[in-house]
Amino acid sequence: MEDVAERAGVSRALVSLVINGSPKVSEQKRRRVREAARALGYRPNLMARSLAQQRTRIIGVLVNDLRNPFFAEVVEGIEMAAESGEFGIVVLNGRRDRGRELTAVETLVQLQVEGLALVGAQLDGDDLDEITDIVPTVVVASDFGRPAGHSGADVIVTDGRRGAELVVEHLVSLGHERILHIDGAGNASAAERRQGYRRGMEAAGLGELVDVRTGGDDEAAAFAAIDQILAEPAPPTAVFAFNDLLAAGVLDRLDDAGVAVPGGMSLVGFDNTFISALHHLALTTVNQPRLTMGRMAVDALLERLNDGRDEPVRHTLEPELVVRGTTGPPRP
Amino acid sequence: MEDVAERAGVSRALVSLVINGSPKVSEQKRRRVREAARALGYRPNLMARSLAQQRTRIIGVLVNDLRNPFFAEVVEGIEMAAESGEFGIVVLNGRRDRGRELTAVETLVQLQVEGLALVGAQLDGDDLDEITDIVPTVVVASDFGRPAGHSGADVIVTDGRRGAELVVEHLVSLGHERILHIDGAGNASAAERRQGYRRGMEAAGLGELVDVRTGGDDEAAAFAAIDQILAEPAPPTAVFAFNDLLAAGVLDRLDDAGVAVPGGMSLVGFDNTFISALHHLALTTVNQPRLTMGRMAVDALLERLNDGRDEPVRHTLEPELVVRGTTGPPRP
DNA sequence: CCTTTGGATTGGAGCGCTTCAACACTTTAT
DNA sequence: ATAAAGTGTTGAAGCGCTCCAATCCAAAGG
Repeated sequence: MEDVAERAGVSRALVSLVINGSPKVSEQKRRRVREAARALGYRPNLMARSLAQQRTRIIGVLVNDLRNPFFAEVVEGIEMAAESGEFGIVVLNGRRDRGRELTAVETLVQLQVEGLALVGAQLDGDDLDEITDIVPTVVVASDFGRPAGHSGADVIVTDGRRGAELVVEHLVSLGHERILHIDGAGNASAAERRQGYRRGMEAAGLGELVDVRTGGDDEAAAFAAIDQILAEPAPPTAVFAFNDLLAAGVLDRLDDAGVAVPGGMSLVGFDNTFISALHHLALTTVNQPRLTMGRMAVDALLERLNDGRDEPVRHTLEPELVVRGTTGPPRP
Repeated sequence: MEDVAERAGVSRALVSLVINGSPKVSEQKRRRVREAARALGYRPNLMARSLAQQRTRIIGVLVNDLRNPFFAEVVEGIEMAAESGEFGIVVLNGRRDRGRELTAVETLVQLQVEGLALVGAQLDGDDLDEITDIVPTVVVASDFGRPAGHSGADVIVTDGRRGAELVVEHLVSLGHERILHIDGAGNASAAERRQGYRRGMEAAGLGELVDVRTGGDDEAAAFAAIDQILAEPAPPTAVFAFNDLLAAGVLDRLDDAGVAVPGGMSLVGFDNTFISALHHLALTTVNQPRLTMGRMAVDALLERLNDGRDEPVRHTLEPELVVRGTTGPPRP
């Protein structure tokens, strides 16, 4: 910067003004500074700038698992919204490990991010309380079960309970009774969907038949559960999997076992990722508006950052059942 | 930091030493500083630290499209390798837009990243030359067609030409002759695979039948091409798609049109993403070792950063044909 | 002609940290 | 006893930038 100033025959302060597009710089000097900067290949140092400015204009994003297309799309939504709010984002990947999530958040805080978006994070409520004291935080696509307003974080979720109920209702309306749920294990949204499943079953008078198996959040996690189920004397007629990835795993396994879908077994996923839309899967699933969720997350942060809101908000989006080809009447 | 120093009754310099784990600090003071830091909830400011230290220990990653599982996994490989090399990464998403890629690179450079990994980037050779002057750069999973050593960037690729040849050889061995290629349009690896396809066809004496259609890099990009193909008088007996996503789109469309796969048409993808492995697709494809590619990319950067290498290297990995269920003998 | 006004420009302090030379205090060697 | 050689600790400069108050200058007003 020093060099640019010298070459343009002005002070460092003026170079700074030009770079930041200040209106009160004469056209002539502006040109000379611009030219000198280009000639020298000058690039402002963002670290120094942030330090001096006492702000970074960065939103930190912690994402549970980048390989899951669902999360990847939420992140895209966040990125797009951040961009139009003049913020950059830094994405860190928790890779499904709570410990890694914790250090990632620490890194982001030290990076001085102005806001934090936790996408599908597995952190617990106490972790969260600590974080919200430090930086405005929004939790997306997962929930920490705190009563609204307890933790200081904003929450953007699709109603997983309702989504699961929709699934059960759909299956019941087709005539199913033995509906089994392979859950998301410790996953952040797993509890909600389990609960929705239970309620749905009970509402249909099927409380006795509630059956939840431990799954996970990717294809492989389904294998053990489904193998076991098929070995049992009275297998269910329908399986509701925690998410699309898991459902795809189930589908594979059913295929291996020669079970037709939906003829021999109905199957439902969750998230409505592009995978479920592939015709060869044609997975019945529940849609979550991912881009919207990302946008709302950023909006929530910006309200705090720009408008000074300091009451936590909670936006619950409506899930939507997407009926495709993996559900049908139960086998006789 | 000031406060911590005061509370612990030491100088700021000593606090710095403690935080950075310097060995020459007495056990007693170390404890007092640690305690004061905890009591005050002190967190070092990464920006200030980087500024003072003149290094960031950050590798910048520019990725073509986060939604493509192939890229997401390469990024995971990079992340894991960076972690064990004591580097952090910052991921920016180009979202398939060259302009956005350019500004993203600019941002990363201004962030003072110590190395840059371009994953599937669409930048051209001139862009690249400019970048490599500034920061050690490795290009992953795409190629700029420069003779090795011309541009200063390291390159980690799977041999797309060879991969495409493998595909053609496989199809030819099954008896196919009218093999069509739906390409990746302007995508970074598209040219290579096109070329491999051509060579493969020529090597098999099928040069006359070379037929390349414009595609893209996701499901939707396939629709126009496949619709047109099916409307023609003599459709091919096999389609080789630029990548798995595109192939999935083709599959959908064939399904719509009532064309059986592989009975009525054989289909091959590229990348061996988890999508192709789903039994219901069972897509024949070409594997690229994504995690390895990510690791090698980081290794290349670390060699420059730590060992001072300054000659560009180029690692070409061997592709591997993965035969699944979408290829078979041509229809009569 | 001198003062006022307002826009353009600049010097310098400060952002939170690291680092290095210098200092203070022990311990060991002479 | 004194010098030499550690150990631990610190003051202050400096990283590259921003931003405020102060200064400069030209045009306008009296």
